[in-house]
Amino acid sequence: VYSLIRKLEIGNTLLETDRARLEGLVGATVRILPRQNVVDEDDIPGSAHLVLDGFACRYKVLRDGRRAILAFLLPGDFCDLHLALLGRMDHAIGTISACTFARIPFASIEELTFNHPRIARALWWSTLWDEAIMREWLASMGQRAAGPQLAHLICELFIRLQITGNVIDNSFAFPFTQEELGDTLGISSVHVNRVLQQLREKALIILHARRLTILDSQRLLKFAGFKSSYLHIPAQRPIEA
Amino acid sequence: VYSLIRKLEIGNTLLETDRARLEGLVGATVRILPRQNVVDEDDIPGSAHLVLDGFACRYKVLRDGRRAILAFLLPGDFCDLHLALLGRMDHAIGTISACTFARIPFASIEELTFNHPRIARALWWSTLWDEAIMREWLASMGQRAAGPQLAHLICELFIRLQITGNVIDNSFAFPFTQEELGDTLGISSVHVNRVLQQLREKALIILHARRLTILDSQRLLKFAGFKSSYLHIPAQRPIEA
DNA sequence: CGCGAACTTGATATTTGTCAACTAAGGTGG
DNA sequence: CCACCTTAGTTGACAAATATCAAGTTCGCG
Repeated sequence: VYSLIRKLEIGNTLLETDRARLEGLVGATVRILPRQNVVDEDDIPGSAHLVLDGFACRYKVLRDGRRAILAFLLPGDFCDLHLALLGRMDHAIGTISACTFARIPFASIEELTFNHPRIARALWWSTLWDEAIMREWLASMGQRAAGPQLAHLICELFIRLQITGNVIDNSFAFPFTQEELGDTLGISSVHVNRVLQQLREKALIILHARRLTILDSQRLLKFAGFKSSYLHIPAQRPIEA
Repeated sequence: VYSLIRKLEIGNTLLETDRARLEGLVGATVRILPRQNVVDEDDIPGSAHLVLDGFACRYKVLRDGRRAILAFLLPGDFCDLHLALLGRMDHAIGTISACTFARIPFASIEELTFNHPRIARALWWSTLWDEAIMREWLASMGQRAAGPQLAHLICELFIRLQITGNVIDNSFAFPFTQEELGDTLGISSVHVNRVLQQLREKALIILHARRLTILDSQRLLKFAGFKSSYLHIPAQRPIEA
């Protein structure tokens, strides 16, 4: 939950008691293998899932079998907080790598929401944060060529993982297959491969053994056309060099 | 505001008093010409905007000048409710056609939110509804070819406008230029033109004088691969034929 | 009636997809 | 620890979708 707290504190002021209450939320935890379904489309689960460890994703499967990955869920991200109001999943949740989730009954969330407005606000904020990221993905997918689009995704993961302390020496876990990246960017896995070669040739990144290292963050950010403002991180934070 | 109320009642139960309170929200109203900016990126406005009449959009402009339209804002939609928490716009709002907006001070919204949980819940629900639509756009943009993608957009507008009573005889206002559609779908305006021809040739739609008529909704839905479940409309409603 | 914006059309260039073959990597049972 | 086997990654040739450019044409409006 430290990841969650660090994320929430980007846009919210939490007191010690709030933090304690958030930590208290985590009761049952589930371990799920890579490339497994966690929640299916049309499900009506009784509890929300919070990623504690590992990478998961939101996705939809279209009629013709094509899959669209809509978001990556990193440590500290909620998978299905919106269910508290929408009632039914309109997409599925699956793991990328092996993941640990906290299962948090909606009842506990509602209790928090009613009695602790500061926490309620922070949780609502986090869904709006997810929404801001999705807006950027939508713009990226529509307007950027495949190369910059992939670079942009890498920059975003870098910053998000940095927030939760999952980056060491400009390098972080990158457990995605090229097919998963393709389903994310809306391009074929073959093209993902070629675009990755490009980034390597330009000496922007190293990707090896499911770990990605950023070699030249300045040039990568520039190539991606990345402006971090959509992440709503206050200026004083020492992120993005 | 009737549009807003009809939309909220898709997923929320409102009492007569709630409806009255929502109607009471609308004080100052603004009229804005077509293709005008309403709110700029990085703005920190003091009041939210609710579309009363006309079509507006969210958009981002990338470094190279390309524009991505992220959402269409129809009567009953809020433009910037999320600002109450995120604080700063990460995208701009502009009009498509001439629009009338209600300006609603964040103070009033916070008051409602604190003292009237049913309304708070309904407003939160509406931001989650917007999010569900955005997820579908993201999937559509990534996985559908241009033709089905445009058809899908038309289906969605049809249903959304039907909810607020803006559809007459399978036809509705369609004030978009082909360039705006291109910025929405992530394709060039020339290609939008060709794809529109296709839909006309297949006798699926008529588009004339900024008004769109659906000729064969069954075939259009099928061509688009449209499944309305993402809109979270309860089954008993007589929408989608 | 004329002017500018939006739409239409054709020719051509680019990007990306598909198919197919091949190579490399990781995990498992012997 | 190795051989095998499956999955992921790589490469090239070719096809399809879409972009770009340029030249009309139509439409709406003053």
